[in-house]
Amino acid sequence: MKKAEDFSEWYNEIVEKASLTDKRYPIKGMNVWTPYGWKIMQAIDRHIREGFDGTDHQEVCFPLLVPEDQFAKEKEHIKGFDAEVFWVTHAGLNPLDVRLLLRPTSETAMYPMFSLWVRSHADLPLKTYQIVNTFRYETKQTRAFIRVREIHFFESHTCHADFQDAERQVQEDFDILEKLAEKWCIPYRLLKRTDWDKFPGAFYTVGIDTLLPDGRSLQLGSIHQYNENFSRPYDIKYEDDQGQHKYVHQTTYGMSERLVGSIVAIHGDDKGLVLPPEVASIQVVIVPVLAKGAIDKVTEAARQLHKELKEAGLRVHIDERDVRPGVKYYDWELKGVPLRLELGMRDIESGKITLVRRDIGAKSLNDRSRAVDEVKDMLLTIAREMLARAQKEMDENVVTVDSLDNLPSKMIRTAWCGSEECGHEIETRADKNILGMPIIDEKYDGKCVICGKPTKTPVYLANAM
RNA sequence: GGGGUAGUGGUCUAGCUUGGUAUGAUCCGUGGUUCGGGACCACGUGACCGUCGGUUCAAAUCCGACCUACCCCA
Repeated sequence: MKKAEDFSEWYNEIVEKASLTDKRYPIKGMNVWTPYGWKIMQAIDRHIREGFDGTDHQEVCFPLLVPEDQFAKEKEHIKGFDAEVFWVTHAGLNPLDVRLLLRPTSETAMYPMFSLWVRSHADLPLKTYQIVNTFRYETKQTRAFIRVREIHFFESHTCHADFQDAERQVQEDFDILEKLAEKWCIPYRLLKRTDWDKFPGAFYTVGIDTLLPDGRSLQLGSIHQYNENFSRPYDIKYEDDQGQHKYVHQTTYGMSERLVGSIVAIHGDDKGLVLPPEVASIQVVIVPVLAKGAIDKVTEAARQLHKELKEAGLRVHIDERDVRPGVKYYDWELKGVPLRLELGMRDIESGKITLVRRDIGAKSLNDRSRAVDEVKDMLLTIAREMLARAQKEMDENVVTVDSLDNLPSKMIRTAWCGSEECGHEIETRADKNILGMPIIDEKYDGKCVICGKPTKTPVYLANAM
């Protein structure tokens, strides 16, 4: 299990060994969420709910099926998804008059309803989100959490009175993301996609891209400004305070179980997963180290400690399996538990506890009397350092170049004049995808690597996962 | 989109060339000795060999299709 040697194989192995998912379900790209993986996903969902509830979004839940005629309303949108939708064509033995499709994303399910819900400016902004499964018939190689056919999906959909208010929503989305990514210890770049790569039907798309250890980029989600592109075909209109009927301006924000994949990929090491404390379903595991003649004493002390930490609000587990301590150490390291607490006679007699950090492996002796505070402090330190390390690694793997010769397999930052012609030329010559231009201003001065025209904005390229 | 390799107890695997219903390990279960980095002993459970069809007296083994996994190229 060497991450540096063969990232792809390492990833597959670790996902299976840490029991995050069971890939044996007999449909390609549809895996079973097993308890340990599902808890991680749910922790992420919980963070997302907190983030969006806290900014006045309302959680909704729309039906899975969309009638074909509704799906067909926005031309670009269908073109983008046509090739990968699953169809429901029969009800029992009879063919359906109007075929139904499994949502690949929920615009076409939600917007006919939005058209009924939005009537006046007082109904705006309408800010909703849902966490549901969506379906896309992926033809490429599938991969747990990263490329699947049934996607555990978060999507927010908002309606606004005008373009400016929708732009404010996009900014709020960036703010929400920043706080979430901090919990997940995930570094990322916000990159505005090219016109030919934006979400089907969008006015513009901002990709949320992170970088995997093999140098490929992974899109974690995207934020879209729709302008009136959907409100016109779906007839989502409101009456303003002057009595004028206007189309709403919409935004969406999507993220998926890829977040789990990125946490595995970015933080994991040769020993297994390394979970950020906020994501870990078990933050501290207590391993009692028994010895002949002291079994009851150690067990009792460990249980007391367990109770204390639990009451302090920590997610703590005591491992009382009848196996040797070494087995437990390996096991919990594989599972990525951020902190291990060892307790044996040696500790008990000296009034100490032994804490071992999963991220860097450091072992320390701490006072038993300060157990709760020590553990809490250490979890905070772990989270802070995990983010800092990941951030540093990403920064180091973004290289700025002024020619497309001999590009390393990293994220590339270079100059592009912005014309479509030069853009395609760059993608061909670099053998990478243009991810886009940064949303956050970067000091930059360069000349388009194709035509030489000066530019003040860099462009990012990578081989996308 | 094109090409290739593979599928045998939960997991890994032998057997396939030269057809005769399957090897070993691990996991799991029970009992015991152990316990500060993957312990050991004893006994035990578990696969009609991916699916469907064909050839044959007989198929894990030969043939075809499909499904799934993985690799390479666009």
